[in-house]
Amino acid sequence: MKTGIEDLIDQAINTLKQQGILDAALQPAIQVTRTRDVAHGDFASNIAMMLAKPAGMNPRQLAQNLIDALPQNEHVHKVEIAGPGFINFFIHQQTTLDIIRTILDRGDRFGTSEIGHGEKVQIEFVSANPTGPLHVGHGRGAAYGATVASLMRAVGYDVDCEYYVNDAGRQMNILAVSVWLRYLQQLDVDIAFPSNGYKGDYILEIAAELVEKRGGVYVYNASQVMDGIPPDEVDGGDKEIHIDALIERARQLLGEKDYRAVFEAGLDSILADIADDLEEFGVHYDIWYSEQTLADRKLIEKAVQQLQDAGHIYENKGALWFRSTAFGDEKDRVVIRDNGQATYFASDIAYHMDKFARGFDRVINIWGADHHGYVPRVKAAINALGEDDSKLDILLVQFAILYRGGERVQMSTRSGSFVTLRELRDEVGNDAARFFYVMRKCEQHMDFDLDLAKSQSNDNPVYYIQYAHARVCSVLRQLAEKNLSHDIEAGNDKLELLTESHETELTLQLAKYPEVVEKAAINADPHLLVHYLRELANQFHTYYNAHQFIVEDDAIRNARLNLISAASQVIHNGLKLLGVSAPESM
RNA sequence: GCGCCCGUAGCUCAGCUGGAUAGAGUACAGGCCUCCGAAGCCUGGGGUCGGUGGUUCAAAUCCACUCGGGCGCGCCA
Repeated sequence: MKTGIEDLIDQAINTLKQQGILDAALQPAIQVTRTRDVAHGDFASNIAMMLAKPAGMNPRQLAQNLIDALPQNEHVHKVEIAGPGFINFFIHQQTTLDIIRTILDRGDRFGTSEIGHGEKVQIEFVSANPTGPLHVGHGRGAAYGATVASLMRAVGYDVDCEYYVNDAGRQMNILAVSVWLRYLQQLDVDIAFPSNGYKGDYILEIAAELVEKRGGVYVYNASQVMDGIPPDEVDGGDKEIHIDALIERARQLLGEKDYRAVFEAGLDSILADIADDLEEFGVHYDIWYSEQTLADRKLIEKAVQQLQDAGHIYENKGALWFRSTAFGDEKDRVVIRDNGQATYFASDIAYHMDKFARGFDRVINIWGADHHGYVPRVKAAINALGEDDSKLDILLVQFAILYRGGERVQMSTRSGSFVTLRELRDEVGNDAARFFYVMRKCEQHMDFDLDLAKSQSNDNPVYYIQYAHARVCSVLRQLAEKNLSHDIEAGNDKLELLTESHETELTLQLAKYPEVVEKAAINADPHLLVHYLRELANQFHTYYNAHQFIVEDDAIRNARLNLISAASQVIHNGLKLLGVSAPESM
């Protein structure tokens, strides 16, 4: 309907151009919005005010000219000029009510569209280091990414979800050593655990598993492990130097094969845990992309070489630098260190090069906001490689700030003091967790009150929406008990009986749903859908309290049951996009 | 110091690609179950949209400056 009105205005403008009233060169962006006040009709356009200046006319006069030039349309029953020059459109009641029929016809498909034209989109999100279980901070990125993916699929994009597994690099070696040292401790080797190691309980479990499967094959005595290792922080040394030395020692003693086995015991166990966690959370990935394979496939060398060939690399102090300042970055960045190792950034350049090589029309990265300083250099690299950086969107998600008992919860992965996503899910349920995470726009800092989220109180907005759905189901169940029927076809033929103001408002809200989904998808703003559903639920509850649906009059009953069925269908569809269930009773 | 994000009702937040009297939840004060589920509904009070200046017919929305809060500025990942 909205685009239909835009077309009407466009035709009117063309008519005025032919009449010489408007300059033929004008290319106005036609804006049509739904009105907030029913007195202003259903839709309004500010086009006359936008064009008043270039046309050299006063807006109300121009609005009148436009109205005179508007083609007739069967759905529009009245057009008015209002205020400083708004053009208000009033839609026939029957046209509005027809949306109910449409919703019931389309069912689960209502709200989907093809505006994405099957464009291939890749969304990469979470991509947490596999050094421990996901915590509640990752949960927000997971819920947000999965919801954006659903929304985009709903409007016709071909979306792939990807998790970039950082399975190379120093953190993973620290993990391997952490596992090994816990393993040794469990086999009674008297050894201190490094202050910089991963201290979480999950390391103990991985070590125990290793003991069970491989027995003592990785055992060395304390002096073999510790002799000559520089002191840890607690002994007045440097924790970084200490743990790096331990990594080297582990490699020497175990040899590459056994070291790799310990390393993979840690990696595989944690990655499997993350994958299960996400799957249970309703977050599905199409691809798990290993950072290690970039090196294995020589893609990092290739990327650096390509930058070098293009003249964007120079050498300084034994390292290779990418001249990212030539592409708007603050400073140049090292890609190959003086010790010959590639930096994380070099891997990331190769990774993005490969994303583009895989033929996506659009690439979306969802990062924690603490990585925002990283954006310019990645965009710089993409430009330097001759790709179009407008195909890459980097969306930054602020971490949720947790509160427990009114106090902020401090979290650190390394020290093991964090709330895991799994704990959160167990306590508040997947529905509430998914819903809470996308309730706020992503760049907004979010206060996540654990006590509130855990409490099964009616403060929880997800219940409110689910309750509306369950209430409709309950009404439909009541029918049988009262020996009354619901005839959808008969109801569709009597929609004009829905004349109560509550019915009109609820119907209008239902008609907005496809527009909300579209806007939420295009802007990657799931919270728009959340707010919409809350409003819809509110209008349903209001209607419910004001009128009876199960009435003796067959025509009114069927029409009303069609309306509330349509409402529950839209709630069901909307919740599904959010990854939240729509229970039939609760 | 430089860069990015955020300052809207007591609290948590919408509204921000400029549009008609600034919204919701919560909290607070009242009212509504012989009636389809009260996890609900209705009514009410509550605001210098952080501040100042600018652009515009029109600014919470755009621009500049400024004050507050968060984050980032490694040959870490």
